[in-house]
Amino acid sequence: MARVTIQHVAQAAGVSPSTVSNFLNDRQGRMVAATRTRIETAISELGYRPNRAARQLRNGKTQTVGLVVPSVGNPFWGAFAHEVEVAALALGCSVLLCNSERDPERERRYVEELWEDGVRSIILCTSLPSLDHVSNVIAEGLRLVTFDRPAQPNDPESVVSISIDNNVGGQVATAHLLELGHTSIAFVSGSIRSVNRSARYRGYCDAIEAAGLSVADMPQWTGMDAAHFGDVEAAEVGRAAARDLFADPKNAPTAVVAINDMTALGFCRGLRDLGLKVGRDVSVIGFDDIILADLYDPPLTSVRQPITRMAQLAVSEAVERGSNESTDPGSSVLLRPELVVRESTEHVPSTPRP
Amino acid sequence: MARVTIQHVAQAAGVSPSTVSNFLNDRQGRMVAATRTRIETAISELGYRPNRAARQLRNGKTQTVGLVVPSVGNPFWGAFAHEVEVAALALGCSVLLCNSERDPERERRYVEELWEDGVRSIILCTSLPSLDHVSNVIAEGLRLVTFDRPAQPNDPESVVSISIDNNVGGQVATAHLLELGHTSIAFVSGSIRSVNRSARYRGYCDAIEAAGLSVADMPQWTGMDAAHFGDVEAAEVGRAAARDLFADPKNAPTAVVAINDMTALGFCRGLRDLGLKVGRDVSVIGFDDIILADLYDPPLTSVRQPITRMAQLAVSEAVERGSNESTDPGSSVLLRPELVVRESTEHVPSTPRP
DNA sequence: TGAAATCGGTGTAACGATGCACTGACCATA
DNA sequence: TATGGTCAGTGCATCGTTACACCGATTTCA
Repeated sequence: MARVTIQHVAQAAGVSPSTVSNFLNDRQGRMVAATRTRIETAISELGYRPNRAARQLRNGKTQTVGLVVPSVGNPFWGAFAHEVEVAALALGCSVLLCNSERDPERERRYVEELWEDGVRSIILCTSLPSLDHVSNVIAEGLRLVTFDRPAQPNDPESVVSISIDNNVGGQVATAHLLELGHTSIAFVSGSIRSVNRSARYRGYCDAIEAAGLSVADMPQWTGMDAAHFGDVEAAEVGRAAARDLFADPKNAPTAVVAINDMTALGFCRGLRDLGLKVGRDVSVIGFDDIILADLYDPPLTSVRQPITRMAQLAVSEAVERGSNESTDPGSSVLLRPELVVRESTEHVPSTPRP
Repeated sequence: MARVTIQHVAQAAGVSPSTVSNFLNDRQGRMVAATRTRIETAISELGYRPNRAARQLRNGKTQTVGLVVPSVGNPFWGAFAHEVEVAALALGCSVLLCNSERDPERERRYVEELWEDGVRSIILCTSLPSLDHVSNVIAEGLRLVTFDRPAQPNDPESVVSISIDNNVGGQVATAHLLELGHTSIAFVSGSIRSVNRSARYRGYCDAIEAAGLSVADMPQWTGMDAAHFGDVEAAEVGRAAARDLFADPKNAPTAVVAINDMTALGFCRGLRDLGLKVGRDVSVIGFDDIILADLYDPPLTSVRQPITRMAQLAVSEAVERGSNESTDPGSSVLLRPELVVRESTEHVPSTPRP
């Protein structure tokens, strides 16, 4: 079955290939209505679809959006990737998915490979404070949208960032626990050496201080000084945190803010290992509001990220940059996170634990 | 920054582009060692990378593997997609991910588009008993590997299938519950009009009958006659099942086999809505052993699919078909599922529920 | 009226890699 | 010394699309 090419269409419509090409790339004004319709019918009758490879070879670009996430194995990123595909499809683009495993070197390599393969728009879900590792590609003209990482002072001008306001999120989460009467609140996370995570942590600190308490007095877990982020094994991080925090009774909090839901669920699992009950004994709040938060027992209180909206924004910024409605380059879109209260957070237990 | 092309390499190595091309596609014997090394050093010094688009335009194929899953938003498929990417990377291929939403029409469209874009290997995670909707593309030479769908009598010859033995899985799950003394075991699923799901159901039936019981006597949930599979809202399916089954005390089982873990978790959530306790009041067993099964409270007993191994197999079948070690075309690889016993399944309660 | 501008459309040379058909040089055999 | 065969490497047309330069016909306007 031979391919239908632009020549066949041209022949069927009685025009030259150039004219069909003009039509396809709607170069303005250059065509009388009758010709246009002849081409249209020819295309649909022959079932013509332009050949991507040829197009790309000719103009050096693709209609593809690159999406680099830490790992689709993580339910949050899986859900986000899904939303991105839906949004891209609506704009007629396809998505090329890459898992960086949060490795800067892999991030760099993927971004470079995508660029060399003609991808001109990338949504990068990175944790790194600096974009130096991809700045050369940005300088060459890549449209980069970072997700889950607000703009930083040193970022190249053209970068747009889509994120929730993590500081506010951290504050909201912590304030919720404070309102429930908790005064011993731990923060649990893998490495917080990323823009979004440190913002969440600062929000936590801000809320603690605003309540007249001192962060130094809170139970501390040292895991967040570690180097690795633990996206794949986020749950393990949480589980370890529970073990460590409760090993020393002095260190035991009555409530915990976890860096994300997977870590929160792992923490809950850890509590269970210790015979403690989530909610009644220890309040736990997560981030993201992944689908499992609501399924968990008890259902997990979480700070929701509006991923559908964020995916739409990210895709449209990546694809349609330069059109009227677009955001100014270099700007940061900070969406407001939403606290979803469920049953993993309760009033501070009136009687101290044995 | 102009691209480095094969011409530059040729010039640097003092040979013709053809020779470099010969080298790249290692056409045998045609080259003296000195030439080979000159080309090698030229390539590495210039940092040459062949242009995909040009290659694809020229020979009509890509090095890309297509992966069509119901939805990466579902943690099981997210985890599988991740494993596929890892396996493909090891073989030097990239992965193009598509979400079919279990819509046969979308499946067909994606497969066709991938084919037209030069993708010659596709891993299709489909639920459909028939492959008619993609048979024309298979006839043209597509290497299709189906996942989670054993081979069917009418399948085109060239198709290879990778799957667990779902019948055995269904039997193992059910037998486990029977051993725990349960005699009132319900099967909970969205539509079972798919090869794998109906096999699981048959396994369930086989085990029931083998124990001298009758499937007809078991509590029945009608949701599985529905048309939709509910991958996205698998949990909702489970939750609804719990509500329905326990609405009528006569219909209430003491144990449940769920079609997958997400449905199982939804079912557990539904039990919780009703004030029932998983394990103590009702035993629940799922399928897949997603990461969340172990995190849940109580940790979920599940029939594990070895997705890492399966992903490797699927990728190597898709990419390397025709090499020595490859499976015979038309064959089905049925891996043995593994029962992972946790705490959501317990002995049948000695005292009847109030 | 004639020069210029506009309109609708076409010819052609790329983009980068590939593989067939070919060439010259060298060797072996008769 | 013919004849033929092998070896190492090359020339060239080609994949499908695009954009620029161009062209002839018609319109505009001084």
